[in-house]
Amino acid sequence: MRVVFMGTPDFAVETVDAIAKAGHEIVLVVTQPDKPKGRGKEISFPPVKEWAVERNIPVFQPMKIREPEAIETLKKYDADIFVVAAFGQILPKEILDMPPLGCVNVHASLLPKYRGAAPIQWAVINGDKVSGVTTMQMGVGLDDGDMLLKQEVVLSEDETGGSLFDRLAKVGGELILRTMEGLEAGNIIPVPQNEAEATHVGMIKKSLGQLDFSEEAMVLERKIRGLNPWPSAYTKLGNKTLKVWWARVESSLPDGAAADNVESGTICLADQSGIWVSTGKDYLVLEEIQLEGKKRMNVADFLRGRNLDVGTKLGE
RNA sequence: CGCGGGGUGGAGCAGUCUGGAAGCUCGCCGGGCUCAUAACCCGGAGGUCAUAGGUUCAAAUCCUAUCCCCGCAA
Repeated sequence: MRVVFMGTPDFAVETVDAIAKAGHEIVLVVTQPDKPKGRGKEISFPPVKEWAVERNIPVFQPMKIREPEAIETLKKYDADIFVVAAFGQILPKEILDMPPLGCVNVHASLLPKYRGAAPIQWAVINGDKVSGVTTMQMGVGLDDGDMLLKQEVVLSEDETGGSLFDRLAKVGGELILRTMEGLEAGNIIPVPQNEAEATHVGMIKKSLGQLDFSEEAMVLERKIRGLNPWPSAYTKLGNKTLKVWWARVESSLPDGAAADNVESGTICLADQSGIWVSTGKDYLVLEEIQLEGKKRMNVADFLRGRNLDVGTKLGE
């Protein structure tokens, strides 16, 4: 098939790569404009563009895909299907109606749950047992098109946003191939989404990673995993940012180390077993952390070069 | 030229302002104590102080340039 692919981040690379390896012809890659990135504000390509450039595939980066010139450009490629994965722009009806097999989207959740921008992290943050990938025939709304195929993925106990991202990206690549085959053969029956069950998740903001120790330790721990590796959970140690990369939940201090009625966010114990912080319920034991300007390290290493007094309060 | 922190034995750090013998907490090796130990005692190995120049009687420390790591911002 002649495929126009639209996508931007790493998740999308997995999808387009699977399509290409299956023998389909990627005639054009549409992705977001280059942006300054990183420490030196250097211009960098979106991951999908990197992928396309390596293979000498034409790249199109419109500021707004719904501009008339952009739509004209898309028409020229005469594709059988548009595949969209984490593109970042809404497609107007004129584009949706363009290819014979329509515009198919790969979405990293079990729709209609988690429509929107950051379904992967939220699945981990909310402590879901199962997530997955859904392909759908795109509609004019946000992730509300008729569903084509669905593949479930079971979350592990130590699932992180990053690990689930990788797994779903891989599944997405497989699922889009099956979807394309099915569409070509005409044996997929689109299923409308149940609007009553639809939920939406917005983009992940960095501030979401700020740990509020008045919450339950279990909630905090899930948030830490969901936001690992990006944008990561954090708190404050003195006036510096302290990122928390890994933590576990404990219901009580070892050896009855007394610490009743301490304020949330107080360090109750700090040794090789971790940094025990009181929370709204149970203790959050930090295991891998990173102080501003430093590398991430496990707590044992951290404590070798720096003392943490019991009673110190995190988060201001 | 976006802002800022940092590069010191295997790990994490102090020392740099106020140049003048390379330290700390661990780890590692050997020995001892012990029923035993990740505990304790004794001894030991291991570092071109990121790199290249410069100033000086003397540089981890001051000056200049470069490389690398990291936080923020985008």
